[in-house]
Amino acid sequence: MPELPETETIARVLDRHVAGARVLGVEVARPGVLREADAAAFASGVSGATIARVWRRAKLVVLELDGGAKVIVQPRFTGALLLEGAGVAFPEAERRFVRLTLRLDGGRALHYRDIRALGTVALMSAARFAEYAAALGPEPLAADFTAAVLAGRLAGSRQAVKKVLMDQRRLAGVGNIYANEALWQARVAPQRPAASLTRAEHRRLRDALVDRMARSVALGGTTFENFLGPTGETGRFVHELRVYGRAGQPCATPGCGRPLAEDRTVDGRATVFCARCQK
DNA sequence: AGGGGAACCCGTACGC
DNA sequence: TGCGTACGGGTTCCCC
Repeated sequence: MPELPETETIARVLDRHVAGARVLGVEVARPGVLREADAAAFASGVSGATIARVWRRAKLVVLELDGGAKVIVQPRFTGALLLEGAGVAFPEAERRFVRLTLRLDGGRALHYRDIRALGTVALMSAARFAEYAAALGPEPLAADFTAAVLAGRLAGSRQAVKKVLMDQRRLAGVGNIYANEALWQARVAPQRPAASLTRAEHRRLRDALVDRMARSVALGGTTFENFLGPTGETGRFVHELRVYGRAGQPCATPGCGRPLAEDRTVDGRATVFCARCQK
């Protein structure tokens, strides 16, 4: 489930491998994954272009083409960008889930693999992407993401703080895994109204978000089920998960050990927390 | 504007 | 063993 750290991992690895590569052709096996362009418009807009660089915004992989147009990949749950050729072996079991392929120079290919095919690939002009990105919230790993910025994003909402953290218009890149992990580390109950947090809690939550996501980026993200980096790497942050996927196991706070609770009262999503440590 | 719900998709788990 | 069904999960869009 690529959230900010997994998407950042994808973008970094891809940038290292395909910045400067020329797209020789495009194969669209599943037109349904495309957004903002049909298969013909996508192929004609991308074929012949050079990939200038690859970067991340929110949970989006941005393949920036020379000329300014951008291929925007939103992997959702089971999407991945997998390289093949020039010494990179493609995992053959994934072949049947390839939905779109960019043929690159040097005999290489960049495949969009998506098992459930709920992820999307869009072709946007520079202006269209600027408009789209402007609606997204601030980047939590940016140097100017302070406790005061977080407080501003949470202000005025009676919604559960966890739901607001995951709202991409409020804050970019946070999904279910890192919302659960950061709230536990900050000792804030996920069900609390967003506007009810104190200044001390804003500081703790800001620090926890930055700490957990930066640590995960350093470890190549979290592989829970289907996440793979572009050359098949799995994310090692999975070993640092303290609440996500651990309902019923003891809370890791020293001296606590209370079984972690799970409910779906926040936006119908699996929420795991310690009813003793998180207030 | 804010909030609620449906649609998108298919592997996996589970019941019979 | 095989078939049918429920489920999950982020984002978008539609409606109230």
